[in-house]
Amino acid sequence: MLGLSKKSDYALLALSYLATNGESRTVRTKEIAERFAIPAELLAKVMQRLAKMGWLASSPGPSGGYTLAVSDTSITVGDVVRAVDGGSALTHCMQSPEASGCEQWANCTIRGPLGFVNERVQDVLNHIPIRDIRERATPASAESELVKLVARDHSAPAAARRAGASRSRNEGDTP
Amino acid sequence: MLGLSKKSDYALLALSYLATNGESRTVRTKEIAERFAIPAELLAKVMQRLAKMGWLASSPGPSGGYTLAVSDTSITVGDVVRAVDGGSALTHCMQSPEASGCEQWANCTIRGPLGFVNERVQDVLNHIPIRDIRERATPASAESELVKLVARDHSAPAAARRAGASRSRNEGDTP
DNA sequence: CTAATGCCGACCAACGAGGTCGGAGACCTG
DNA sequence: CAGGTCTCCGACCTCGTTGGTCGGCATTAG
Ligand code: FES
Ligand code: FES
Repeated sequence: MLGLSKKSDYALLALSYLATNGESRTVRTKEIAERFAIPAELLAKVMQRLAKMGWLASSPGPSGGYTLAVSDTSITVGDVVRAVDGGSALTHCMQSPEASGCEQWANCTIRGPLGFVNERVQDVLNHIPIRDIRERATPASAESELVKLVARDHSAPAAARRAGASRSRNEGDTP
Repeated sequence: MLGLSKKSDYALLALSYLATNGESRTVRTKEIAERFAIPAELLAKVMQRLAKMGWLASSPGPSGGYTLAVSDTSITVGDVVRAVDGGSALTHCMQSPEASGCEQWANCTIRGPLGFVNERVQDVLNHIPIRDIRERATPASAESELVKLVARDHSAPAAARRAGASRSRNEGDTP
């Protein structure tokens, strides 16, 4: 349905909460869960994945919890979605270079243009750090960031994911 | 997973095929289905929805089929996704004004910023007409600012392609 | 030690996507 | 004009993924 899953939603929620309210304090999962009225166990699972990704520091035991381990500007919603939701591509074909298994690959005529659209969407997602996902104040900051994104050229950080649609010239591909 | 469904994929495929190869000819569903190796019945359902939306004209009986009923620049991929896939919002909360039923509405702190992100994504999708979803990315029209955005990143191949892509029909497409 | 917290795996339910079926109407053949 | 066949059309069903739950184990403050 072209919508990110609830897990991504919860992850964004928790990360924004940690970035706002967890300066150097350990925040328990239950606290976040009760704060946002979401199932605690599911959020726990999401938190685990975030911790495994290296973005959260965990401390077990009583008075334990999670702490944001990285800067709130180094993670973007694209990263979060990709980590917690497993990929963030418009179609399965352009998820990985050629591990698609898409039967329409040979005949597909929309792969190229759709790849461009996908790249645009990914760019939008990859340029919103979680710092901008906050209370819904900060309209100036977020807006300026996005305006810069839309209006100006973006250079390096988008080179991470290399869209496999680079060469669309070959007629006879080798499966 | 933040991916459009296969139905949307098929719809885009069929629409691009109709816009390219169905100038004023009735094209059968089976033709498109065999052309792209997709299940005919499922594509039939997609076609029905497209027809119901007013974008295709249907004629039953032998030598019947579908014809593109509107200009190929008046439908965007956003419209297609929204019609065939049922909404194209990042979260269910921002699908309709208040028919969300999202329990986190009261406490959600990311609704505002995420709405902005959603708007960006929708903008991307709403500015790509199906005319631009064709054999290759040849934004000959170059009317919308988004097409310019798309063309910027890959400006060299696009410019090279644009030289001889003014009115070229399908070339070398007979498997 | 005990209690509270994170960590991990398996498990289940529900919804939607993907796929399939038989029917109704219109063209073509004779 | 009647039958056959080809096409759309709508309802139906199956299956995979997502969302959600449970119990058990390791770890650490008090
Ligand atoms: S649909 Fe998979 S390659 Fe186009
Ligand atoms: S998650 Fe529904 S309003 Fe934010």
